[in-house]
Amino acid sequence: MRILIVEDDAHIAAFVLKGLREAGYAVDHASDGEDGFSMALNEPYDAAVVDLMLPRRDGLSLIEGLRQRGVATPVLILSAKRSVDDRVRGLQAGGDDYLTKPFAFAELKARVAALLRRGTATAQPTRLAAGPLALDLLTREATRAGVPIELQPREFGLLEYLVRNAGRVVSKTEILNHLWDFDFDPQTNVVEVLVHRLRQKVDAGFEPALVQTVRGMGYVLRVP
Amino acid sequence: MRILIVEDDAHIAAFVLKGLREAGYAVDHASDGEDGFSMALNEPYDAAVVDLMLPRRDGLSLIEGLRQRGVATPVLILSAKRSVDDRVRGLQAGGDDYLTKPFAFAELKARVAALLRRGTATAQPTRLAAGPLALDLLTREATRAGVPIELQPREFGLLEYLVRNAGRVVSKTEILNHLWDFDFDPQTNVVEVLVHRLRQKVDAGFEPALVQTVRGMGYVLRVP
DNA sequence: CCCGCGCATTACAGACCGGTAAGGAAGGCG
DNA sequence: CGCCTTCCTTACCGGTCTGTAATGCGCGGG
Repeated sequence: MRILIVEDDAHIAAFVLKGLREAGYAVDHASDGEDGFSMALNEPYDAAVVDLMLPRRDGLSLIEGLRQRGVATPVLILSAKRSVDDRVRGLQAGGDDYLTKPFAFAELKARVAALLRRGTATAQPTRLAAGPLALDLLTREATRAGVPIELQPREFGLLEYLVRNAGRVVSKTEILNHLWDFDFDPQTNVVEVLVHRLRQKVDAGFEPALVQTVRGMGYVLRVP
Repeated sequence: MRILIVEDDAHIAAFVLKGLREAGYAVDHASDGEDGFSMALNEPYDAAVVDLMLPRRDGLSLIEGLRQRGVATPVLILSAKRSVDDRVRGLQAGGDDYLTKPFAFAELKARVAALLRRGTATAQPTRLAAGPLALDLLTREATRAGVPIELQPREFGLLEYLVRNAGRVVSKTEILNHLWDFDFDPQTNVVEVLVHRLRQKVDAGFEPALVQTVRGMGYVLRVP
């Protein structure tokens, strides 16, 4: 769990950093709004604690900028401004919670935990995509360039595995280990047959062929 | 957007209801903890506002119960208890936010909006639960009281449907419409056979039986 | 250029899934 | 108490899925 703290007051920052680290989180610190913004933009934080009054770029603008760019990291606003208007503004800007200074560390910790819980509870992606391919893991439907493709369970499993490892060569042994529970029957050509069946459905009538053979190595899903 | 208010104080409830309705939400109201619990369990609310001191079942227990059953609806706790300990407890129980009375309605609205924003940005739930049953929609695995249950695709589909409608009687026609694409062959006993197969796996060797018959009506998943 | 290995392709067969049908139990009503 | 309706249970069977095996093709090295 990675958390970003954006706070210019050195005392508060140190206090929060120490406490959250002791709680087992990996915590980074930015001491102005501009740094905080680029850090949040470039690293996949699971949550952020952001002060409002910051040098170089204020907290609200920072949050708005992140939201505009599609960064959904949950943000806890930490501010000395106590008025209802300020709180409402903070939440409207895209904050997920608002805590006023002074605060009890126990409460900060609990609120951060609540944000993390919510953020990760639903984090597993339910749809996968690679190039023209799209998989819906819930309905087990697959499409290429929008065209539905009918896949059997095993075929879907293989395609999912290839999509998850798109661009990387996966060996037949890896496929065997992943799709069949054990490492099972080493002398059989199930994988080759399965790949063939998948190609019939995924690459037939499309350009270019996505499922490619790497002789002596395995297979790759090569996305344009 | 559907919101549930669980609040026993009639004045506060009316005030919040009115305000949120004017803000464009569909709002339901429960005036004690037990009602609130079953409503939250059986209807797909997008958020809930829950008081802590409630008749019949207190708010913390309500929230814990929901979380235990896999209901992830974001909850804003609304309470007169202001202490840090109370707030921490509320969040630890599974609350997503904590607002103390008295409060400004503008802030409540902004916090509810923040919860909704976060709740809907994240995808559809990937796990379902009802009583001792838990379903993983991604892996299509099911467990009862932690024990894995092997289900065929059709059986899983039926159980999912029952879990989503736990506590409500679903007719055979509904099941037919939902599991088979069309309204299909009206004179066949597929549903009965399927129910039987599901029971063999879900209720065999467990107490009590969850899948119950309502003669002339259909079936219910009755959770303890 | 030819041979061998790796992979592709095809055919086949067993297992499994799921729908049909028929007979039996159980509940409800007169 | 008996009949009728509703549902349960079981057996069967056709289709689909998936692994096995045999054959064919092509790349790459010697």
